[in-house]
Amino acid sequence: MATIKDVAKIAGVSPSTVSRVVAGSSRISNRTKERVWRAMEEVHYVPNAIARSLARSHTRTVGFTLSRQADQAFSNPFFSEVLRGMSSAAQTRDYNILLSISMNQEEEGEKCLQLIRERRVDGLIVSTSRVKDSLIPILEREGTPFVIIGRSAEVPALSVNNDNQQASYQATRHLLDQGYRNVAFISGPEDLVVSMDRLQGYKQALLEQGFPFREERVVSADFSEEGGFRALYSLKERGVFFDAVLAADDLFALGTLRYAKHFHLSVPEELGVVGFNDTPLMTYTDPPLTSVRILSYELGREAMELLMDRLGHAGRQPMNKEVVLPSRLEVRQSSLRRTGSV
Amino acid sequence: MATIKDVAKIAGVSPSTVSRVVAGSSRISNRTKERVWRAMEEVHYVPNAIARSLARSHTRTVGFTLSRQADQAFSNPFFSEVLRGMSSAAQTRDYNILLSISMNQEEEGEKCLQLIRERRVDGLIVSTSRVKDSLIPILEREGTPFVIIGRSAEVPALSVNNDNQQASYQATRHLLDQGYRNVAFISGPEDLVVSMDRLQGYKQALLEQGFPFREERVVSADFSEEGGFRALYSLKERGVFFDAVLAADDLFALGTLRYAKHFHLSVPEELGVVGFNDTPLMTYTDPPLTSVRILSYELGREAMELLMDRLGHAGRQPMNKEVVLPSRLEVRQSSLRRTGSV
DNA sequence: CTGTTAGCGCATTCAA
DNA sequence: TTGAATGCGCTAACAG
Repeated sequence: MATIKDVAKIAGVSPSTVSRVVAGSSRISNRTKERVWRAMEEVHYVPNAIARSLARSHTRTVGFTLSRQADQAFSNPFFSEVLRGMSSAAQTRDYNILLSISMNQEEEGEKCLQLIRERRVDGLIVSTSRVKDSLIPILEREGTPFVIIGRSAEVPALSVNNDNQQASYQATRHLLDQGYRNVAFISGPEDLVVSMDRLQGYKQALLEQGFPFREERVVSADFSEEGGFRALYSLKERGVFFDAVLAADDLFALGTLRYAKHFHLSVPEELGVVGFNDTPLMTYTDPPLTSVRILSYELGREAMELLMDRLGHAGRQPMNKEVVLPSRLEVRQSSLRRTGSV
Repeated sequence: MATIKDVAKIAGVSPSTVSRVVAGSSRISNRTKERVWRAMEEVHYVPNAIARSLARSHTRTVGFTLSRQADQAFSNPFFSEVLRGMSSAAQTRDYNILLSISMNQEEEGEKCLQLIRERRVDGLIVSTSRVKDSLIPILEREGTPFVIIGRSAEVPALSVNNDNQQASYQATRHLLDQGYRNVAFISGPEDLVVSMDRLQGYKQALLEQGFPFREERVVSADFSEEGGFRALYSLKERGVFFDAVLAADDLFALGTLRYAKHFHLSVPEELGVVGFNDTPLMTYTDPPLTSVRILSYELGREAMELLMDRLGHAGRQPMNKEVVLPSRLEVRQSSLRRTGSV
């Protein structure tokens, strides 16, 4: 591998001059610029990113950590899309992504700190947004530039989130508009901020439309089809009636569909179903599933942009921007009740 | 951030001594070891990975590149699982993963070269296995340590693959055993090695069982549900009869199911269906889909192991191991014809 | 067992 | 506009 010295020798200049033309310094005569370019070509010179990182004391790489357990993670392509978005944004500004997938929150936290302390990355994108997240305060204290995908329930911080409450509100209203009067809500794990927010929207819609909010119609489960099925089953056992289900994840919706089939309930006539995430494959359920479409790709892209912006302003105060991305209800058959009026 | 010098000063030793105890050198007196440990604690010393990389001239990070267009990519969790496997293996040996997702093959190639030439990574894991892949020879020529997920059709190289041909063979035999006599094959894009292999297995099974291989029963399509549907539709239009479909991807199988419904063909009675990948959500199709289960997680893990092994033996000859992982046919209802015997 | 010295490849300050 | 010198933080060869 050719180094800056080799180029310097060939071009007949000093290494620092080469460094300058590589950096695009303006105070270099065109003649030597030319000579250096030529020499660089000749030896196929490519700057060593590691050496550069050491000298400049930043790496131009961003860490993205993820713990799997807690998330619906890879049953739906959410994080894949987030990654795509991140990668795409990174490309445009010549940043790199260091990825780490852990088994649990704890490992993830350790990995974050390691990446930062070893100075492997300039900043982090994290996706842990539990209600009492232990990681966020630590990162804050260490002065680490980071952005959250989701949002922090406690400390203000840079974050990119989808409007869970609003989305949930819309979805619930949609069910109400379709004439369903007893909407059950299958929530994800309760300590997730996202669960809180979605519950909130559900509640708001009910109240605002003059319907009572009943605790007993809310069940929380771990993200899985089975979890969804069981949630409803437990409702039934407890004698709680419902004619529609708002599922905080498409997997729950899938479980709901199975539940309906199991008990010979016709969807959407006897049971309306709305899911969350609009997982691509879900278009092919029977009947096609109404679901809240999340802009996962954009979530990743925005998060990366935000972080890169933040990294650009090394000296200044850390900003506390919270960007919220809209989601949209994709209405399909599972929630379209053919009411009398039609 | 504390450096090795700070530690040295506090411990009253030279920087190189500190470096040695960090590296776990044996030829250090326990007494100074103790002193150094203590000093490290005191200032919360963490070695700077960048400086270390520069000095040792390797980074302990592996690049993983991916171009999306060509792959079924994120409609199924294949690559997510691969990533998990890679990450898990990397953790155990303290390696890191640099991720890059490109829009197309060309960009991916450039990114690979960039990562290597900038010396950001020690090696690469690539997932492009087209029949005439332009990237592989280049990496080979540059002397880059790399492993392929899939396999190289031309040059021998380190690779981890699933036994596509065998899997396809089994799947076809299964359909034959169930009494289907006219098995159509929906293949992925023809320039993919994986397509070749799966076609081969299909062919082999037919021939071996004494059935003719008919070109006209093979259609190739881009990975999508629609592609699958259209493929069969075109078969029908051309007057090609089939009573079973081997789909080289679950998305095709999904399209097949829609096709069956559209033309009122009962599955599995009038049309047997087998897919590839065993996408989790596919368990919930109606009827549940028989599919070839791919060990994606293990694929990623093995690839990473292989590469790390390769990187360990810097001096020696590059190995040319090709590990093949077994897959298993998950038989469900979509291919279980209730034949007379039952 | 430990310290000294000399890099790793590049950026940057200070002179010229 | 350019070069020389110094440092980024750590490793490793060579002495002792």
